[in-house]
Amino acid sequence: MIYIDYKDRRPIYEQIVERVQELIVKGVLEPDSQLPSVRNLAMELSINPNTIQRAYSELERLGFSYSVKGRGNFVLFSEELLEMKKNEILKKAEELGEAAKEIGISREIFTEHAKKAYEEE
Amino acid sequence: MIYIDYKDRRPIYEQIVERVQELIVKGVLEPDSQLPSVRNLAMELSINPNTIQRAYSELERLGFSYSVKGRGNFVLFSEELLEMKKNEILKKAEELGEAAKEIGISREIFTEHAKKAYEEE
Amino acid sequence: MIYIDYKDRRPIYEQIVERVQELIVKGVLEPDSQLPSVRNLAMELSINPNTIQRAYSELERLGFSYSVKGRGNFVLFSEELLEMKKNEILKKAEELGEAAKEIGISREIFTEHAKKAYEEE
Amino acid sequence: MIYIDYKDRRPIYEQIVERVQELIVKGVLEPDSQLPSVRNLAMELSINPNTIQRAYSELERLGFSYSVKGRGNFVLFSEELLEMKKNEILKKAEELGEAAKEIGISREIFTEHAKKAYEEE
DNA sequence: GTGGTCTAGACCACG
DNA sequence: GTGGTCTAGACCACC
Repeated sequence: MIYIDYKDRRPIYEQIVERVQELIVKGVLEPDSQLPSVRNLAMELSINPNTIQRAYSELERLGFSYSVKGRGNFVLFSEELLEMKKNEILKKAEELGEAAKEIGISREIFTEHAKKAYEEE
Repeated sequence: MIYIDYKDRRPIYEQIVERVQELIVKGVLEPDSQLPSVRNLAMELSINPNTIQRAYSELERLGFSYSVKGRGNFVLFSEELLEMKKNEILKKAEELGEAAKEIGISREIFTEHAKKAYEEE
Repeated sequence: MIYIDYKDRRPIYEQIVERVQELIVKGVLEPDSQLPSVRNLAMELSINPNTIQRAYSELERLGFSYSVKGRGNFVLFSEELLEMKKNEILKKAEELGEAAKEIGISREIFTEHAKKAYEEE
Repeated sequence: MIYIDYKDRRPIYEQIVERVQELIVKGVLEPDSQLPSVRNLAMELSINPNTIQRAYSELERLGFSYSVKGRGNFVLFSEELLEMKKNEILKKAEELGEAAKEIGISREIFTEHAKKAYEEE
């Protein structure tokens, strides 16, 4: 469920943070369920445990998980976080719309592409 | 017209590249018009001339400008480049739409925000 | 009366130690009264008995309890301990006052907040 | 100006974070002034550069500094941050006052100690 | 020169 | 077994 794209220019730990966030907000990872242990995930992805550690710390800082020494890392989800994530996306949509307008893309073309995902069955 | 945000995490040269591209595709900088000289811009922004040089090289590589030895750098604009930029934005719009759908944002809410820029007069 | 906060970053045994100390100095747990048995408390809090054991050992080491083999752990209270706890708090108050002064908080504002608990009825 | 206390149980990076915050809120380190470079400070304190790196990242995250690749880390201070720090201290003062009251320290004794720093000339 | 990321390997505290 | 911290050393991008 968690993977790394080495062609991606972003640091590995950041990719993991984003991926786990995704799994949480989509409900794939349920609240209070346990995340893979630092060492296991490191082995599975063949990367250094420190890198996973860093990703998990970041997730905890952002409010997506909490860690208990000697037990593991656990999913911590709240409606507020979901709301926050939604707002992030909507804000990006507005900015993108503005950029589209400024570069000369017609309203019709833009909304058509934006809605695409919703049209597919 | 060109500025640097030191709190932006992206490298300075990249910020400049993006900013100039923006000015070109929006038509603020006209084809064949001259870009600020490396030295002048460096002084104006109080940064190292090497950094400007790098940004200009990048712009040339991307096809947004050309340099004439001993004279300076000039805007090079083509329909293809504009088309490319437009497609970039439309692709982002599609991806954003998909993310919105997956996180549970309704089609109405999403398109409303996406269209926002077009509604304002 | 004893609870665990898993989001608290301190180890569980330390939380228990502190909590029991609090109950003792406040007089809720009376001298020579019996503490919950290791097994019972472990079950009640659904944690490992070893963790309770460690907390009780720590309390004994600090002079807040004594254990009788085959009978259990009992509250051991003395004036000196209370005095020690009081001095701890007063020392913290002095340090806090110094920090407040250095950061630029006025004497009035600081004492007003410090006295707050005493003003309420 | 920055030192480590190896007897302190807290991690080194955390001690550094706190120490630098202190220097900033007290005005010793001025806004936009440069912090010691990661490598220099590491050498000076004879610890690993990674540890300094982590402390600086934390400071940036907390809003006390910003880093510019290839240039260094710089102090970033705002009134809000100072206000936040003051409120932290006042909140601690209130909690301490409550604890003092509950353990049976008289109001007079407590305020006397709390005010101590302000009385000295 | 600067910061940022990553690996490898160690040690500690906790349960 | 778990997470947390630290060291040593490397490599990269940026200025």
